[in-house]
Amino acid sequence: MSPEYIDPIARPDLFLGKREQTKAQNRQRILEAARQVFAELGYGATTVRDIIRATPLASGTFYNYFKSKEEVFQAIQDESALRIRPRLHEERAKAETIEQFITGTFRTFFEYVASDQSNFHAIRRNTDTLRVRMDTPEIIAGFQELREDLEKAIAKGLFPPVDADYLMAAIVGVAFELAERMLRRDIVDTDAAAAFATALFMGGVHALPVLAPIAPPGSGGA
Amino acid sequence: MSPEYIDPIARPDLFLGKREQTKAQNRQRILEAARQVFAELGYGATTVRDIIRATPLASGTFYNYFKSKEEVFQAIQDESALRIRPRLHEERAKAETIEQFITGTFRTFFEYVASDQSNFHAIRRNTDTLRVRMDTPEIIAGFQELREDLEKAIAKGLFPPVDADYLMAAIVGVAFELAERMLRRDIVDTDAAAAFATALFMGGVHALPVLAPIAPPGSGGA
DNA sequence: TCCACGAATGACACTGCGTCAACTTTGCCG
DNA sequence: CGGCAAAGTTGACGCAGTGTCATTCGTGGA
Repeated sequence: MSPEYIDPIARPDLFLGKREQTKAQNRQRILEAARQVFAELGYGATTVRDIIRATPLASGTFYNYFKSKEEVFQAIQDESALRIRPRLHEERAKAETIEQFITGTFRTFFEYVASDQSNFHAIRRNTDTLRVRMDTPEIIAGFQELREDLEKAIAKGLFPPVDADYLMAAIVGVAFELAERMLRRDIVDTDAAAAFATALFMGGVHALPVLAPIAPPGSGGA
Repeated sequence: MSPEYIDPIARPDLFLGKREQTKAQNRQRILEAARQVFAELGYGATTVRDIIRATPLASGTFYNYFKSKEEVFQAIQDESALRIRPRLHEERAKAETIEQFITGTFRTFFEYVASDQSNFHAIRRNTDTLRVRMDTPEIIAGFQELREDLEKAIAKGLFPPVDADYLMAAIVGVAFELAERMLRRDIVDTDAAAAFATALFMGGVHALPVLAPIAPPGSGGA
């Protein structure tokens, strides 16, 4: 048998020691169990023990990987943020008009949210009426990046010289709140949500998409 | 001594039985203690026992008044919502233009938030990076009322016939997120925040207040 | 083959939870 | 005023979750 080239990225198990493999596997097991339990019980109601029980591991093992349920939650959040942040940044970097900047941001965000319901729902939907949002380092960095992108766009003359901090906050607020409503609707229409948000930022209330005078129930209304 | 008229509202202690008085007092004691403890430790980190300890009462007594810390939190929130909701509604009811509707809403909200920092801070600022928002019945009713006011305004021809649900969500998102940023600034300028939000909704990004080209540090920039 | 070290285990001491039987206070009646 | 029923308060208790750590296990190097 001649030795063939094997991609170490595709088959890490052949190159990592058994120890490393188990460690990576355990971490994933915990995160996966946590996602399930958070989704089922809500963040507030789940205990570290609930997560452990959803796992074949012993309680002590959990603490080899995470200090608390907060840390698990943060890891889950960071995973999401890490996935979406580059896409958002790229979208905005290549924008040549305000509209492209805004629409690229909202479209990308809403599409991600819709594709990631397991995470996003588990994250924002919580027991009863209690909603939890964790601004992890990665997420804060994402906000910061939006602000910097806005400042760059202002410097380029793309945007008028407005308060970038407040504008960032407004974009974040609309993005999260609209995402919430969007997910609650029967048909999740990311385009409609993105169109709404973009129109608002481009021209205010007067520019928003207009609904049909008497909309039949369930009409998209974009 | 001739019997004099005494206003029962001003001196409820003279008209309520001792039982009723103690009950009202205990409830207030618990809420006050909870406000302090939430502010100090953050919502996530405080325990029912922490609240009880900040009170002269026994643990069993706490449970005569509230089922859990969630319920205490909800009561605190509802108190706030109950105070601000009529003001917001009134402001919008008397609006004769879109601008009055929007600016009245934001101005009232930001002014309330600034005046109520003890509550609002304790509520939104939490341990580490974990932020908690509880949509209590009273708060949800407030959102609903905003949506209805929007629909009424649309019916009156004040607003174009847009998606009232999304517009409500956008207003709520901007209000909460801007409030957060506003409170973090050195000088809390409710007018500037309201002006920013109003301009955004009236004309989008292009209508936002423009900052001085090279702003000296600390300039309000409204 | 052996053994040293890192990782997994689960029993343990501790803290918070919500309950409830015993006690205290209030308001009412004769 | 004394006595009593109902309402409210108390804190000890059983139970569940927390994080730790001495012990055990298994991998990987010699």
